[in-house]
Amino acid sequence: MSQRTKIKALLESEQTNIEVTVKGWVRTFRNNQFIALNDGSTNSNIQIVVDFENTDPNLLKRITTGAALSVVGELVASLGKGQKVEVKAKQIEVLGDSDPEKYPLQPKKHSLEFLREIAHLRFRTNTFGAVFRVRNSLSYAVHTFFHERGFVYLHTPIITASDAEGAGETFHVTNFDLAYPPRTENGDVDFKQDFFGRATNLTVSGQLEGELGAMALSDIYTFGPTFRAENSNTTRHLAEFWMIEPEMAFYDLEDNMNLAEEFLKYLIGYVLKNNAEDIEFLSQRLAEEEKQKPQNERSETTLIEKLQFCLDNDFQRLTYTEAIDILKESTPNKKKKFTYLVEGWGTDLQSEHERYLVEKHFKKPVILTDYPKEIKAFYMRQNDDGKTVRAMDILFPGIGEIVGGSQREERLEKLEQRMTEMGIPTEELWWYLDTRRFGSCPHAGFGLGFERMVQFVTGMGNIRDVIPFPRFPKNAEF
RNA sequence: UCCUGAGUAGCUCAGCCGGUUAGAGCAUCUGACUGUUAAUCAGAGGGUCGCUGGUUCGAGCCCAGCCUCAGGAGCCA
Repeated sequence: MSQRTKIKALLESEQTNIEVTVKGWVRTFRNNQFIALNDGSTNSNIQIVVDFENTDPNLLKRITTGAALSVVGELVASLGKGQKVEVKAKQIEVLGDSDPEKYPLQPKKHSLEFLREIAHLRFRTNTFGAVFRVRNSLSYAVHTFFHERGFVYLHTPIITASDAEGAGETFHVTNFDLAYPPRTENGDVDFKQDFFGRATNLTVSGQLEGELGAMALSDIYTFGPTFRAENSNTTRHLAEFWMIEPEMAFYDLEDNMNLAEEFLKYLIGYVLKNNAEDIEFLSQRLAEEEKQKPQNERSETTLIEKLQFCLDNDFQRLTYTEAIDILKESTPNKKKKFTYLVEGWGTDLQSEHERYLVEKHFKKPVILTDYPKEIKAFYMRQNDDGKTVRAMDILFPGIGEIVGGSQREERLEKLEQRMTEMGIPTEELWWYLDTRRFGSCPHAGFGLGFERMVQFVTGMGNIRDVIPFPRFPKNAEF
């Protein structure tokens, strides 16, 4: 197979009047003369100019939208205005035909809903090409951020036996014949005979295992798939999603917040610098989408401006209690515009409240800390007031909660007492409690929903459009 | 899971008060044109009106159930 130059390199080439080989897929073929060819290396296409008068008409007919081509030709300065360089074709080979009557992607705008139905082909559109190049870049940035800081990438298990984390409904893992599972004398399914000798499920979080790593390696992070069997039908939830969970020994909540804020800014800055063309495209796409909305719902700031704003400003930090006070005194609360009115201390914040704080009151990312212990997980460190825990949630405009974290309860007695109160079996988590029995120390960590971060950076409204093959209720196609 | 809205050509949609042969734009195909940038111009083909049942002389339209999709809510990341 002869070497070919990727389109990104050709478009950036300083040299012209050189022979090149280019391969890719046809986006459009205009005037029997101009092929817009794309190979995914960049959002831009290269224009191939065909000398149609001296080309076999049967070959011309096979140059259709979606067809894969190999072109040998001369890279020249373009005569047209839309591009700097183009390739004057000397030899065109159709590597793979694409029947235009059947190929679902037409040279026109498609709705995101329609493209979701053909997720196997949507990579071939400008929008999804950009989204998945940015997603790739972000995941690379996750690793560089932590590696630059001496964190150890720890692979936590996908299959676990602990159902005790309380992070949501789990998917069961079994190799039983589901029609005839072995049963015990009293008719229950006998998991002792199952593959692992016990009931198992897909992980809902790598945190507990991550803590085990941190209690020896100091700073670790996980980055892998996570599964929730919740019947969630929203633009912010998936049944299978990727989560990043750093866990740091000798960190308190303050250190934890500092790291999280630095991390989010690093990711945004990385993409602005390294994916400028794709972000620019996505920014324009979003601006056009905004134009379709009624004027009062439109956002005046562009995607790039929003990202830059996040980089340039400190996140607003305040306690849950302070947030409740602000919400109580807020205009929508007094005028009873909220669906859920804020009256007392102790209830969880609704989406509308989070959105008010982030988008209306502070107009920037917000970190909320010290939530009531009743609405948070068992492992969070209890404050001296006996009412709150050292939790922190980072709220982003348009996304809501993007990070959830806490300083962990390192005191064995306090932890066991809380687990008992919340009905979490201490025997089952004996291995977790061992870290508190042997050399316990203050530590903290957080979880970042990777897709929510990709959503924020790309400006895509639906989380199903930022993961290549989304898994959600009633859908596991592809 | 709940609330609201939607499902009509490949795509995006229109379809009046229930009435004859269900329309448009784009896409596709054919022809013309040939330095185009969502090319342009002319013509053609293309429909199980989501599914099942009901009301009616007659249903794309009314009723019931179901399925799917979108937006919002809950759960959360």
